[in-house]
Amino acid sequence: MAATALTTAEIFRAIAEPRRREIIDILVEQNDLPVGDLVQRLRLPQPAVSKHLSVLRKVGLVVVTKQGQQRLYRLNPQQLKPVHDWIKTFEQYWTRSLERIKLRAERAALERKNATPKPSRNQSS
Amino acid sequence: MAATALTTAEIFRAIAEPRRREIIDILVEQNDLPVGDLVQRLRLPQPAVSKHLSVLRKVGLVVVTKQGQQRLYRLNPQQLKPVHDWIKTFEQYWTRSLERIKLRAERAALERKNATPKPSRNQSS
DNA sequence: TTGGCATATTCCAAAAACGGAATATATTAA
DNA sequence: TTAATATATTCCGTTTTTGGAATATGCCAA
Repeated sequence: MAATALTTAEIFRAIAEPRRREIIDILVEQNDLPVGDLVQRLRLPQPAVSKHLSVLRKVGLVVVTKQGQQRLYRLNPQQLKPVHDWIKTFEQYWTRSLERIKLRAERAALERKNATPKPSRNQSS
Repeated sequence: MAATALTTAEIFRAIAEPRRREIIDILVEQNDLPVGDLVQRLRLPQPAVSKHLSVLRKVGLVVVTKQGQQRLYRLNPQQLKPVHDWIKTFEQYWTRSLERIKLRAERAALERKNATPKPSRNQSS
């Protein structure tokens, strides 16, 4: 569905920010942290942290619970699954040996060449 | 080193663009494609495709070889490894059963609570 | 050399992202 | 109620990104 695809794109954009990945890295090892702790550890002005948290919240990467006057942020890693699914496709390219990859690529190239002569088609018509 | 970290950030930004991920998806299943083929399959204006390819080229995600008047683009998946390494940390959260995760989280929370009473410290000084 | 095809680059305007400063909101304490 | 603390939001100026149109470059064929 389109909604899911859109969310996925937003997730990718959300984690494209180095600071936001830092926040995620902190939250994965220590959940339910108040904003103040993140401010301390990131050495960023509080509004900056809150803004990054806002982005992460909107795409569901973190969830908040109120505790007194502070807000505890918890990572919601499920939202990273689409990214993992996408990147997993390429795993083979560095887990397998270089020789295998080369062979595989060459074999594939050969098959392609034999199947279709590839007449350098561009926008025909 | 700083150079590597910078590149990693650039990789994340490069794949944040949906069209560029599409390009990568196409190239992973069929390597050494001329730009014209990508234009066809993406249904995008040629300059747009060339610009996206330029971004991917700059971060090393694709490499070009000249063949006559056309440029063949090939995916260089190695550059995706940092992304994979990062996302892999979270794999456990959806591969393991929900019960285990819950238990793990609760156990961790308990340990934390017992270890440090967490005196709601903010910027003290 | 000229013309045509494939691709890249530049220029431009619009949109989005970002940091910093100020301010608003919510909650607790006095 | 007032003050203080924790956090969120808004405003603003700057930079980055993006798409579209036009143009440039590179290469081949005639």
